Amino acid sequence: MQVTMCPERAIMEHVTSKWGVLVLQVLHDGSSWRFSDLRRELQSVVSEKMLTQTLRTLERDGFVHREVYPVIPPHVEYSLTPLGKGAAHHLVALASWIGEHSAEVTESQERYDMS
Amino acid sequence: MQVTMCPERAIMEHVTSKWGVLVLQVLHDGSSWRFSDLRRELQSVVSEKMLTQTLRTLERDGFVHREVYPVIPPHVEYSLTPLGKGAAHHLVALASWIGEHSAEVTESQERYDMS
DNA sequence: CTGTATCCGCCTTGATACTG
DNA sequence: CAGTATCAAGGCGGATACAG
Repeated sequence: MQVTMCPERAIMEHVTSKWGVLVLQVLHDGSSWRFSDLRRELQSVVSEKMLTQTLRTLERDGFVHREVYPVIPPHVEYSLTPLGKGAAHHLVALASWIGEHSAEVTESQERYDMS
Repeated sequence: MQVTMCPERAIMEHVTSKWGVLVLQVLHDGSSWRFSDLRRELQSVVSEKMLTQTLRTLERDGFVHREVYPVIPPHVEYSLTPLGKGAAHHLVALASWIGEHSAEVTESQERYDMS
């Protein structure tokens, strides 16, 4: 495996970043989200700064489309590009697999903590 | 989406952690790896401490099996459990997708940095 | 509303030394 | 060989203020 900091690993770190994972999952429903709606959906566990930073990185990678409506007050919508849908698809598959197996993991953790 | 710190999100963060991603990918070949061989494979980009920490977390979650041979000098082998293979499978799928699309991402980045 | 800029605390990470 | 312990440093992330 190529493990030095190659482009692939950098991209992987963007996609699997703490907030990137959540953003991609939310956007995966296919619709557009306003900045503040995204924040609300993430129940404010993410700060504005980190949400912005995450969205910028994903936009730069071509995963997220940022549509700005030049009105006052500002109106910006985020959605997945076709490329982003591909990445999000795998992430959602992983998340769903975890959902199906979280009980096994929790049991394993309890067994581990016991001994 | 459930976004408060639920078990699922914690598990996701273990799996998608910086070193967890790499370790699961390496172990995905199905064989057992000794501690120092893992370090070598990761070309020493990971410190002993973080590798240990990562392996402990994955072992606790039931993804990694740790086999200790009580000999001197110590001999320990790490491998994936059936559960771990399931998780690693999705991770490898994502990594492979990224490999196939990294050129598109790089182009997007260059376009973004241009403007 | 959608950000950017700044400051700052703290946690993760890494380096080093040491142990069984 | 396979770790653990300790400590230092940097960056991540949060809070706040403010701009367009």
